Amino acid sequence: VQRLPLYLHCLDECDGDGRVSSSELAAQAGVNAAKVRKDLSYLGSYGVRGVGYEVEHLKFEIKRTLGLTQVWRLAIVGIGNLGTALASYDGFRGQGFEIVGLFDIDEDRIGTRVMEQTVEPIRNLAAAVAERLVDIAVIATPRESAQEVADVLAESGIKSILNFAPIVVKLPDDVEVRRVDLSTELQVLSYHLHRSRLGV
Amino acid sequence: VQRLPLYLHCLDECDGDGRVSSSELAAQAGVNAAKVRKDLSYLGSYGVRGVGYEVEHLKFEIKRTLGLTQVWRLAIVGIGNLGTALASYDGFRGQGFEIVGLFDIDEDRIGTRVMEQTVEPIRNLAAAVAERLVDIAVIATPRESAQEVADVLAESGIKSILNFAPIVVKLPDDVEVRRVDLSTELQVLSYHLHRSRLGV
DNA sequence: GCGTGTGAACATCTTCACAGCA
DNA sequence: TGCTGTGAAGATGTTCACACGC
Repeated sequence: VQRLPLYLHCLDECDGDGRVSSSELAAQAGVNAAKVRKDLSYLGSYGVRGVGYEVEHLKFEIKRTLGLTQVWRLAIVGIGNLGTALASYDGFRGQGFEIVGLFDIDEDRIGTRVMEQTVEPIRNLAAAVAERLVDIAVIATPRESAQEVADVLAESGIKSILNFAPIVVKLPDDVEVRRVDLSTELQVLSYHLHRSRLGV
Repeated sequence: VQRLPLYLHCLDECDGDGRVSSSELAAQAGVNAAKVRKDLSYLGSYGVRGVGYEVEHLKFEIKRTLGLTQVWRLAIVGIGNLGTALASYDGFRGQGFEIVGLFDIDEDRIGTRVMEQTVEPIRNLAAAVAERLVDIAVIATPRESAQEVADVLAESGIKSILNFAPIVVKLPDDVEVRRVDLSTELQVLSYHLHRSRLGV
């Protein structure tokens, strides 16, 4: 499931001739060919033996499985550098995501416009989530504010959160949280680098 | 290995009394207590039966295993919103990472100062990597430039890359790349949200 | 008694190998 | 012949359960 978005990306690149084989896709995605076939067979039997997969059809089926046939409504909380970067990220509209609200606590930032959206005070957050039917919230605040924001979000009924703050937020079990943490990634690189320098 | 950075974070929070049990840590990290013990037992036997782990000692051992007893030198390529966010990220110094270079291709950005560093033209990249002994490079460019930058980096002898651009960069096998992609994360959330709305 | 360390059971993920179909 | 779909084997990761030391 984690790899379907990856395949989707690769399919976007190689839609030249309208067809791909599992081994081509595997090479692009940097994984094993058998893995690709297993993954894709879960969606159903959309490959043709001896030929491969039809790119556009496969893309549609992956999108359907991922729930990307509908547009999900996003709110971003914390419009610092990171929040701005996320708001400016181009791969949203057209990928099935639409930003319907930007929130921050800093008076200086409230009212400024980022990507055709006006930054709103964080006290509007709960109401906006309900009114604008926000599906997914993105937390891009500093560590200190993250739990607080998460609590507000949970109370407003949000069920999906993408958390960029470097803490593990405590939330009810029915709220799905994904955590993206820069320092975790660096530390994993550090681990491997350390080991390879030691000659393992 | 992926979880050690997480434990490290949790230990930073709960260093009140100087001791933790595996179940406390597990609760904080949101994982199973047995998993914590297994993970920690790989580092060696640093727990005391009937008592728990000594926080400071455990932090040190985790850092040692992750290779954080030395300072790694970072270069960030692409100083847009994302690059700036990364450069401003506070958890670097004191966590074992030091930024020694910021690079961009945009003339308007070159020469500006971000966090006490001057942004340099990308043509300096190869030389700087060699001279300043850069250990890890962070790619925060748009999709189009990412592969090009990655090639330059590989040729300069970099062995660790953290890639935020939404493509799978092609590199020699001896270069370790970690990929962080926002749309992947959102699509995984989309998948689960989609399924839960269908009532699974 | 309490909490670690760890073998053994269990579950999941990955890879291999090959039958079957265009 | 070429490539998919898939059972079976193998590797890896997770959880249980309990012996052992404080």
